[in-house]
Amino acid sequence: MFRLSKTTDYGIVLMAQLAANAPERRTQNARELAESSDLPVPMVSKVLKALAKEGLLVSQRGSKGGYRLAQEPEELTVSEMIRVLEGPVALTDCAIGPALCEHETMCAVREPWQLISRVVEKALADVTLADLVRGRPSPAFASAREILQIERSSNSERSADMNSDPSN
Amino acid sequence: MFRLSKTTDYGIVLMAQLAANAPERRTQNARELAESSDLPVPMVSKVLKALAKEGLLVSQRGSKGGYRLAQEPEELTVSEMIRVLEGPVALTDCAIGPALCEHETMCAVREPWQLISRVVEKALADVTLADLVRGRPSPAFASAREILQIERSSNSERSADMNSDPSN
DNA sequence: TATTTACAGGACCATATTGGTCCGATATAG
DNA sequence: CTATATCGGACCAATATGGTCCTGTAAATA
Repeated sequence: MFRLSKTTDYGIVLMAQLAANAPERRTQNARELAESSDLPVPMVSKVLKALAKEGLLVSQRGSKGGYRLAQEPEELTVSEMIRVLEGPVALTDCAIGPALCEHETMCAVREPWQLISRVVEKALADVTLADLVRGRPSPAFASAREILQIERSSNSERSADMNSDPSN
Repeated sequence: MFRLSKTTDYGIVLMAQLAANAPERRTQNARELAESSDLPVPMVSKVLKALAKEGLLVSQRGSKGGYRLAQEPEELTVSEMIRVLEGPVALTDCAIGPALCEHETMCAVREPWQLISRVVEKALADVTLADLVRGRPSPAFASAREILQIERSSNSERSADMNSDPSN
C-alpha cells in the first residue's frame, strides 16, 4: 500500500515524544512513553528495543532505567530513522543496488527509479527530528513549504491532482 | 518495507513498454507485452486489466484486440500511476485525511507527516511516463538531478548518510 | 454462422509480512 | 536481596501479496 509500516510509524512518534518530553535528554522508560503516546506497552517496548539496537536510542537497564536519544534531535533525519527501521529508502528493489532484480537487463525504467528514489530520500533527509517535534521550520523544511507553494500557484494541472482532497 | 508493490512496479514497467514500443499508440496485447518485459502472461494480464479499469489504458476486446495508452506519455505522471494502482501517496494513514487514525488527537507529528507526504508526492508528480521511457530529462526531471548534485557537494554529512550502505 | 482471439471479472491459493503479545534472562539501584 | 526495566527471543493471528486459473463476452475473420 506504499505506507510506512506501523513499527516505523510508532518508532518515529516515540522518538518525537522522547525529544519533546526530555529536551535535556533524560531517560524515559517504555511505560511512560506508551502512556504519553497512547500506544500499548508491549509494542512500544518492542519498537524501543529495535531503535536501541540500531543505535538511535541509548538504553539503560535496571531500576531507573529507560531510553534516551543517542544524538541531538537536530542531527537526526527522518530519512535515517526510516532507513534504520525499514531498510534503505527505495521505491523498488532495483533502486537499492545492482543484481537485486532478475529483470534488470531487460528493464527500461531502472535508472529513472534510482533517480526518483534519491529525490524522495532527499526530501526525507531534509527533515530532522527537531522539525517534527515543534512545527518550527528549519531552513530545509521551510524550503519544502515554499516549493509546494510555488507549485500550487504556477502549475495548475498537476497541483490539481495533488489537491484532490481539499477537505483537509 | 516501504517499497512499491510488485503490481505497481509491473504496471509502470508495462506502461513504459507500451509507450516505448508504440509511439503511435497502437494497441498491444498481453502476450506481446509479457514477452517484451519478460514477465509471466497471467500476471501481466491481471495488471493490464487493473490499468484499463482505472482508465490509464484503453482496452479493445476480441481478435486483434489489446491495450493502448489512454493519454500521451507526457501527460501522465508517476504519481498518478502510483495513486491509481496503490492508493493515495502518503507515508502514513493520517497523512491522507482526517479521522483515519485513532491517535490523531494525541499525535504530535501528524502535520509534519502531511507536509512530508506532499513533498514526496510532488517529487513523483514531477516525472512523467515520457521521462521514464527515454532518459530524456524533462525540465522537472532535470531539476531533480540538479538538486541532487547541489546537495551532494554542499551537504557532506547527510549525503554521507545517504550512501552509507554501498554493499547492498 | 462458426471459430479463433483476447479482454473482463472473478475466485482461488500459498506464502510472507505485519502487528502484536509474552516470557525467561540479565543488569542496575537501593 | 528485591524491585524495576531492558534484552533477546519465541510465538501467534490476521492480513496483504504475488501469482494462477477459469468462465464469460466482445470482436474479427473465414
